[in-house]
Amino acid sequence: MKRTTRPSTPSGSSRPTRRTGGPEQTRIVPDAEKPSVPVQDGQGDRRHEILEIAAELFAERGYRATSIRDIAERAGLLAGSLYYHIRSKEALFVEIHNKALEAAAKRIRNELVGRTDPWERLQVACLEMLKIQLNPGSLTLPLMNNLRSVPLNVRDILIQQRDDFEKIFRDLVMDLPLDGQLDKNLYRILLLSLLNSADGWFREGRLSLEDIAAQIILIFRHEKN
Amino acid sequence: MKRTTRPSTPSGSSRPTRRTGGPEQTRIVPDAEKPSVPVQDGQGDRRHEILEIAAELFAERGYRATSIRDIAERAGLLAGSLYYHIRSKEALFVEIHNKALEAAAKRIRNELVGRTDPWERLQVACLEMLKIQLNPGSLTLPLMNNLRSVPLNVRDILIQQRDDFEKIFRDLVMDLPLDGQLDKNLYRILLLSLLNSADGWFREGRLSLEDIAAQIILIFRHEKN
DNA sequence: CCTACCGATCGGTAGG
DNA sequence: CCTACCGATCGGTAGG
Repeated sequence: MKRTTRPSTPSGSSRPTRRTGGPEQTRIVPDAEKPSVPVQDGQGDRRHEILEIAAELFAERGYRATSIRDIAERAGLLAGSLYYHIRSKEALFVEIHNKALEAAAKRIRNELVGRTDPWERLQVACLEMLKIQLNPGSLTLPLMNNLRSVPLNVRDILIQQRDDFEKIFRDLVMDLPLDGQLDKNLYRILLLSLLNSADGWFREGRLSLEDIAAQIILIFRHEKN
Repeated sequence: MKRTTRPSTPSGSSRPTRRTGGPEQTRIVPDAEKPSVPVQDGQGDRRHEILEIAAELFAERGYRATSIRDIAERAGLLAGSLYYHIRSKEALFVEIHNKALEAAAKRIRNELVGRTDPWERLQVACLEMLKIQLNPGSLTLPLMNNLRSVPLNVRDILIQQRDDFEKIFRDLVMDLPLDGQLDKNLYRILLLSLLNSADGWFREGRLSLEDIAAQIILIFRHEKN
């Protein structure tokens, strides 16, 4: 997928093909005018592809270290052309972040169905969260940390998006028969912080993700009385 | 301390003073030639001041988001002039990071003297670590996380510096009469990860840092048998 | 420590 | 989606 050479002139005699890998893609929505102000969708295919590419890069390098040109290159087009698909770098990031949270929430809720034991529920949620954090491929990008590299105005939006997501864990912790000495709020925050920063501390080793999730519950499990 | 206006000509008729705040600093080491290749010290005062300013900025914004011009401005000089004191942005960061770790280690070890109960020792270490992480002022900067915004070559150096620091906690955990089910390695990593990301999750509120440290120990305390 | 730069790169735009 | 730019900013250097 990576593209290092650049095409020269668009209508010259020696124009190299842009997407060398697969079959030449037929143009979708060929005569659509640039929807510069409203949200651009319609040719969801290409756009979604770009979102995934951008998500991966943001996850790897953080917001600031990922340039619009990096994203464009991986997508097989030039920097300027990206702006047919996105409004701005910030808007792109916000959208990705939001989609990632939604996808993560869906995955976790999916793991929860049919389980009733509160500690088991917490454990599967933790495990799923770890899997999400440590899988750099999909749109469920593992960078929900690292807000520091994000511009302040964007940061506020992200934090709000996140608060919604954290409700899942709020409920999970609420249902725990937890030792009365423990502050449930802090408890949840600490647990989430651990999970969110997983790609900062995880090392491939003897312990599987299942083992790690079990260990985390072992640590965090303090029964009432 | 913040400086927004810039001096015009150095020997013109209308030269504004640069350091408007305190008394005009007398030049130390006035005729020293630029030590461009070797390490610059000698006028440790000014240099130390610059290190602290840079530390604060790096802690607030991360490596990439902090420009050499930001640092220079806060220090009351121009970007180019900084290079009389530092070799490069990367070298500056590495030095700060190292000094921060050393200072942090010293503070923690200091809290440990005279204490023998292993859980109490762990708790005071946690508390001190929290204080360090949440104090943006001093050279013990709270950015030991956030490696993602740091260039790869620098990252390797930082990780190595950190490994040394973590030995303190390795020993602390070693001495714990810990439940045999728990993996001491993971246990230490999780605890450190929590402490290191404190400025990501801490919110001013009902709980003091002492309370939080106590809660953390409450969570992590699992006695053998 | 300043002046006066450098080449590189950034996010973004006009116009097709 | 490309060409051809823009102004801003970056880390860093020469020479004083």
